[in-house]
Amino acid sequence: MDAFYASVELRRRPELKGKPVIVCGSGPRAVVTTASYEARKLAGIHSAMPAAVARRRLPNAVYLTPDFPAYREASARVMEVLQGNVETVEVVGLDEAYLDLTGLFSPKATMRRVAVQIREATGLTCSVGISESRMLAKITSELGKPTGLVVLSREAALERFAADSPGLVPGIGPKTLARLESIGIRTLAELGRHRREELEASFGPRSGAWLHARGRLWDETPVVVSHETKSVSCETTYDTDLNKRGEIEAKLVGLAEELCRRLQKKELAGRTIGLKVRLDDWTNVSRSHTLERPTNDPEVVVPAALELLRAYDPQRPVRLLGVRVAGFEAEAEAEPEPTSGQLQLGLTG
DNA sequence: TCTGGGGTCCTCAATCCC
DNA sequence: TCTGGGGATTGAGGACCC
Repeated sequence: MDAFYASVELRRRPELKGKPVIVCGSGPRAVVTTASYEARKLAGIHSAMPAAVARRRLPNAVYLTPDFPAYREASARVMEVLQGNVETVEVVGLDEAYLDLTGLFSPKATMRRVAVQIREATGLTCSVGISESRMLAKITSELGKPTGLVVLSREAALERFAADSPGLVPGIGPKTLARLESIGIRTLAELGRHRREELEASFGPRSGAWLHARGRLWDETPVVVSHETKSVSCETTYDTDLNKRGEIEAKLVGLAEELCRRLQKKELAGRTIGLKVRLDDWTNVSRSHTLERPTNDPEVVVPAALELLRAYDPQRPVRLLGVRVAGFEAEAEAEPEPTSGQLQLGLTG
């Protein structure tokens, strides 16, 4: 979906049309969640940018705090349209989905129709990329943003992106780019030409093989309809750092209780309790402990989290606290069903 | 007035057990 | 009895994505 949160806001506030709209939290440490295309063009505002920076660059933009219930509602209507048209739909977050179009007579015509239906049902626009794999569909969908529909073969993509940064591949971020550069790889074509053994030596067998495949834009990741939840967490960055032990512990208790409420609502119980602490100097520390039996009971999770905190005993002001539960019991039903096929589509935002 | 929150997956090391 | 390989599990840390 195109600038999804901002577009949902514009839909109910038509008077803001044409103005730069920025959705972000209100606190001193908030970051930008979504910027409308006007805001992106005017001042290079992008998501994950500190809201303070955005406000400095674009003081006259319209700043809105996120309304997640509204976004979830809009998202559900979008996904309904997709599921009404295509059997295999993999939902990724609120504003992105992959559709397996294998076997359709005309994928392009189908997706034109889907885009029209989404606009009719929600008033929102999307961008569509059609290609031979999940990864290529995503890359392709970026080409048409906003509102575009682009079809691109792997062969055409190899040619088109040969001189581009390997960073265009989803999963290759700044850290990996720097490591690639350190061994002389600056373009996708260079990555594609690199010997697999050498990549495996530098990045380990799994990541090396993965990079080797991506360098040739090769991807066999299936489109899966459902994802099994692996962990649930609850974390908060505080407007001002926490210094006092008692205060830190009280916050942690609150987080653990909130986490248990969410787990109970989802009917999940896990064996591994995790603590996350971010200090004022941005060091991240995590500690975890695995229990004998799965739990979502605050009478168990709260003391476990407190024990992890006391054992770690932070020696600097605390910026963020988080609690996590993982290691859920495998559920007999509702296992994700991998699907096969090479013709796939990304609908992304 | 620098850097959110909710996730997934990977690596590496230690440990246990066969 | 000594030794080592290898799988499974746990725990810490980090990269990346929406």
